[in-house]
Amino acid sequence: MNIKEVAKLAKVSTATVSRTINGSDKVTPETAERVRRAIETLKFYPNTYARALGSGRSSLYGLIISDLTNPFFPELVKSFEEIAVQHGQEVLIANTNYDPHRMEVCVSRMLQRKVDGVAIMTSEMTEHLVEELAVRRIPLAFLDTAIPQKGVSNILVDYAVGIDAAVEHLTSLGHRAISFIAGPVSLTSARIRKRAFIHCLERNRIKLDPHFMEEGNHRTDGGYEAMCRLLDLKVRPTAVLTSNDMTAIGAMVAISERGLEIPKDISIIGFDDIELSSFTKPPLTTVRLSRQEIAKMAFRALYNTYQSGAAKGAQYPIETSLIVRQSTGPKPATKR
Amino acid sequence: MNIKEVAKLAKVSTATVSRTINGSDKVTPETAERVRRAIETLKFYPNTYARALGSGRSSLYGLIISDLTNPFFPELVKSFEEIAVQHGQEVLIANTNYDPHRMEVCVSRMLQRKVDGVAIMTSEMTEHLVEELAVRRIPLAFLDTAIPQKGVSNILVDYAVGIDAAVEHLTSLGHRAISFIAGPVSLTSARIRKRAFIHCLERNRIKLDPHFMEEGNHRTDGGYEAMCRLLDLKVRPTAVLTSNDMTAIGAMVAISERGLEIPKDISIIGFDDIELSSFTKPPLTTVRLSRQEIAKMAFRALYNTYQSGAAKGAQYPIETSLIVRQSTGPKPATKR
DNA sequence: AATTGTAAGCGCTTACAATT
DNA sequence: AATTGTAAGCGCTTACAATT
Repeated sequence: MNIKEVAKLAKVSTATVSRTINGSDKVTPETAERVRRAIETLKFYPNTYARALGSGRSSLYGLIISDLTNPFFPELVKSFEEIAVQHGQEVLIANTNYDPHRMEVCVSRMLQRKVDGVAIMTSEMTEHLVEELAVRRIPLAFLDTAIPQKGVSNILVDYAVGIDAAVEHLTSLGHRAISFIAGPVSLTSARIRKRAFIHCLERNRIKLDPHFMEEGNHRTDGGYEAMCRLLDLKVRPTAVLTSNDMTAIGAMVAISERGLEIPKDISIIGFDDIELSSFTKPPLTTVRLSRQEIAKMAFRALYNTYQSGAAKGAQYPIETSLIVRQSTGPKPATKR
Repeated sequence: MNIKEVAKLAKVSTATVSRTINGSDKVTPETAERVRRAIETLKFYPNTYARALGSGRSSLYGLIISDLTNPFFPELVKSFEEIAVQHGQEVLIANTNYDPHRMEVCVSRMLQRKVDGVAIMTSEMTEHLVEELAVRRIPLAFLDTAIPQKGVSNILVDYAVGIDAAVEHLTSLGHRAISFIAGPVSLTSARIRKRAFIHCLERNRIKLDPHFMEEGNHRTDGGYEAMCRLLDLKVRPTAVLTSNDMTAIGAMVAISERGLEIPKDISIIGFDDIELSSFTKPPLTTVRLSRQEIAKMAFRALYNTYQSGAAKGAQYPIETSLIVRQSTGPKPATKR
């Protein structure tokens, strides 16, 4: 089944069939209708590979992430794919597994499939691999880690807004002894979040007790253990911010186990707003970083750049915002 | 950059370059080496579309799932992709979002990309769409829902083994009052799990109190609410099996909130063994359904069928097994 | 017999030509 | 001027022919 048979049935040339499929305006409605009927009758699906070869565009975008089993990514991938399909594009997904070596394989896969753009939502990227893509004028979109330039866009997350709101929320509730459980220092995004928190305290002129800075691993067990250490302090924090929701969920378990109540005895705020966060007990107050928004921006960045012939990339800002649920409350009256 | 330039640099014909790339044995090692050096020098990446068009095989497999944000799927997708890439294939992922209508779009995407096979890991499949694929002799692999036939394989999960082990584990601990929190009846896989539980009790001659059959939604909130209803019963179960781990996690929250201890007061067992399960407090005893295993089998089914020229499909069995952690213990001594 | 080359073919797109 | 058709071209693969 190919375009020739459609052409024969519709009594037109293959060019006209092609034009109809691609929505060209130089086909009379009647001809187009005849072609469409032929396509319908024959259940014809145009061969993407021939199209790609003929036109030079693959209608495929690459999406490089760290690890699909990290709850941050599925929603991002799903949204990206949804938008892409709406625009008649497909998505090639690649996991780096946090391993810069695997990045090499990812890029090679992208190159072989001649992607029309790559969204790099991870930080395991080396200079020379970026070069390999840039040389071929493939539009690129990074998350937080790039400076916009020809063909290269950057999604810039404004962590400060959300973290500011979180800290302000806590101070307005009377909290001063605020702790932060960071993510693994090896993760760029975790380092950025931590830095944003420290800056925020400085701006708000709140003294940061070094004992209150803990480190987790962005998983529940890391959050649990870090929280245990905080609870063992002679002077405990009355509120805890965490680098992601999984950490907060682990911390909540530690708090309950000690027989303490959230938020009566201690307040806790997560980061990301994963789906699970509204289903914890109590529902988690958290800083939302919309994965849909990231996906939308990344796609738009690539799509725009591609359409305009690899013009110069841009900065795409994304806000973070505080979602107040029930894990935060007034600072406990009694000094503990 | 194309195969011609490589051929020129290596001083061979394009056919020889092609043969080298595809690992044909009719190229002398010296020639092959020369070609490889030329490829290296020119940083040549063969055009997948031209390859697909020339050879008639796309090296692409379709993977249809319900929803990437359902924690059951990411691990499956990741494993499937990993295996595929190891075999030099790519993966086209499509979400149905539990909507049979979107299945239509998924299938059309698969058809346009001329996939070499489709793994359908969801039950939103209609007869006529299967037909559309079957007519084109595209190998198919289903999860639980198909009868093997020409070109169609089925991954058959043996739920009974794991659920039997779970029930046996509980009875050996003295439990008789065993409850089950099912998934949504609309989900085929949830219905199968529930049925397996009922059969298992029958086989073990344990009376099933109809009040002990609850229904959740495969999310934590559903598990939480179902568990609340169970705790409100005059005669409570001493042990609870759930249709998936998220349900169990929700149920655990409900139990803790009532001031009850797991497993001292009540035992709980999940299903799936998602990553989170080892990080709950206490770690969750659960029935493992290996997503890696499913991915491996599905890929193998498609790969085998394709290689053997769409021969008849087969049944691929997958075991479930009980992972004992710390959420199960002896039946409480006192009658409550 | 083993290795290499020639050239047609895969199924589209699209510049240009032809037709109305 | 608007619509349609012709045919070359995209970059591979592979049957068959040619060469060693």
